[in-house]
Order: sequence, then C-alpha cells, then structure tokens
Amino acid sequence: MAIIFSRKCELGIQAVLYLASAEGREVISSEEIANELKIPKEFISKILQELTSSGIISSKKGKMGGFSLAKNPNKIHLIDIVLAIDGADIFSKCVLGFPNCSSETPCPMHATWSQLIDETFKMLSEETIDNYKNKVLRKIESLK
Amino acid sequence: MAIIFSRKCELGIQAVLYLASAEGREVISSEEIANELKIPKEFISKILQELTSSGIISSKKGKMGGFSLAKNPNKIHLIDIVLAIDGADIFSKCVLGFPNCSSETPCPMHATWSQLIDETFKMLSEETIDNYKNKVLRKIESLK
DNA sequence: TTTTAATCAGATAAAAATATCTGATTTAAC
DNA sequence: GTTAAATCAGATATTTTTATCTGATTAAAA
Repeated sequence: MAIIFSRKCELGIQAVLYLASAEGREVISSEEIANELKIPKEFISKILQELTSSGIISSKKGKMGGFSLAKNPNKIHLIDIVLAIDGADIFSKCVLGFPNCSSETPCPMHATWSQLIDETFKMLSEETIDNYKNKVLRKIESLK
Repeated sequence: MAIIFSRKCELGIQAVLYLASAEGREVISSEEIANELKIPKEFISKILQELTSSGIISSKKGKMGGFSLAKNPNKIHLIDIVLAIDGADIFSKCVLGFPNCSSETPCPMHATWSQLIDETFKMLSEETIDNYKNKVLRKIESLK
C-alpha cells in the first residue's frame, strides 16, 4: 500500500492546523485536540511531543498546561511539519527505489518525477498554516 | 517515514522495465531479474506472481520457463503497475488522513493537493513502459 | 502543603509491510 | 520415464510503523 505522508505526519498537520484555528486562547490540551480530531489521545500526545521538540509548537507543562504554536501561523509552512516528522526522503529518494539516483545516474523515471516532486515541494514550502486554519474548522464540523 | 510507492511497487516497475528491455528473448527467469536488479530472488518472485495474476506480464512454467510482457510495451502504462500492486488509495485517499474528504467536505489541503495528484495520475497514465525500457539498461549498468 | 491535571520519556504491544522458506506443480531435456 | 529447472501457493519470519501503557515530572489551584 502506497502512502504519501505517514500517519504521524497527517495527524501532526491536523493538530498544528487546529492550534492555529484556536488563536486567542493561550494553550490547548492534547485531550481537546484528540476529541476534536477524533483520534487517540495517546497517539496525538506523542506527535505533539515531537512537534514541540522540533520547535514548531511549544508546550506548557503542569495543570492548565497544553500546546500552542511556537510562532506566528504565517511563519509556519506545511513543509516544516513534513520535514520534522517524515524527513526529506520523499523529496530526495529515488521513486523506483534505485540506489544513487541522480541526474548523473538517473533512473528511468528520474526526469519526469523530479518535476512533480519539485512542484510538490514548492507548494508545501509556500503554503502557510495561516492559509488553512479556517478550513480546518469547517472540516472538523463535518466529523461531528 | 513517508513513501510514495510501496517497495513491492518500486520493484514491480523495475522488473517490468527490465522485461521490456529484453525484447526479442522469449522469457526471462526470476533469477536473472533478481541478479540484474540486485534484489532478493524470493521477493521479486512473489511480485512477479502478482503481476502475472493481474495480467501485466505472463509466465511460462517448468524448465526453461520465465516471464515476459503480456502485451506490447507501448500498451503498458506505468499506472497499470501502480494500480495492480498499490491500488488507487494514493489518488483517492485524503492527504491529511481525514475521512470522507471530497469537494463537498474538503480537508484544508484538498484543492491544492488534488491538482498535484491529478498531474501525477496523468503522467503515470500517459507514460508507457516503451518510453523507459532503454533507460533502465543504463541504470542497471550503474549498479554493477 | 497537598491534590489535581497536564506534559514528558521511555517501554511495550499490536498491526502492517517486507522478506524468506517450504513443498507442490509444471515442463524441457536426457 | 526420470531428472532438472523453473513457476506457484501458502505458511512463516522479520522489520517497521502505529498505537498504547506506565510512571515521572511539572505547575496551578485548593
């Protein structure tokens, strides 16, 4: 089964978008995020920990603690989350799984695939969390 | 870790390209494919079985048996192999993992992502094995 | 100061994907 | 016919990913 982003990465993006949509509030607990996004609390907690240690979000410990964006949502790009959780493999590894695929020793699909991957990287690098924060609330509504 | 195609699919495409590059010869054994592509014989055998049962390649059993393309390489498209091994999930499932993502209840990335996925689907549907069969031999040289 | 509610860190469990093994079947050559 | 070399089918093993659990730490509120 092929996938694009790992489950962790999918949920990481969901969670960051939810935090962005809650602007004005100081922090949001992992429990609220889990309930709103209908995903297991334990799993999203681990993901929030990763996002915290990579500096995309920040956490407040103790009672009344929770998570918030580490910077302005127009400074957080989708690519930041993808690279933090899944790394750069999707953009750098050979699409056919050949070793050392490059313009010197290209695989058969190298040229055509590079073009698509570059476009994808560009989109993820340009789009900010800010551009999407309102859309996530509408999607969450549809989950209820 | 994110991936595009499963390992099975990557190797399936590699193997079909190798068969295409060997035009003129009646059949190619799984052992030869494994040796040339530097991958385990047992694993590629299983993949060749799948490709046979989905009608992309055909097999000849018994001594001197092996595999060959089931049709003209200009009639086999990359998408055929991808769909046969990985299915259509990559093209139909929500990129953020939300349920029921569609233009009615879109996820935040739905519109931007659909565009990239449609382009990818189009490329894989247009490109034939025939377009790539020579390139694979050059790549195999670099493995030696 | 104690209790409560939150994150944090590391271990463990479960599920899925990847890879391997074993034996049966098929077919060409001797 | 017998043997050898190939695919086929299903079971098994290994690895990775996904998910959960447990206990420690932190900090607000009673």
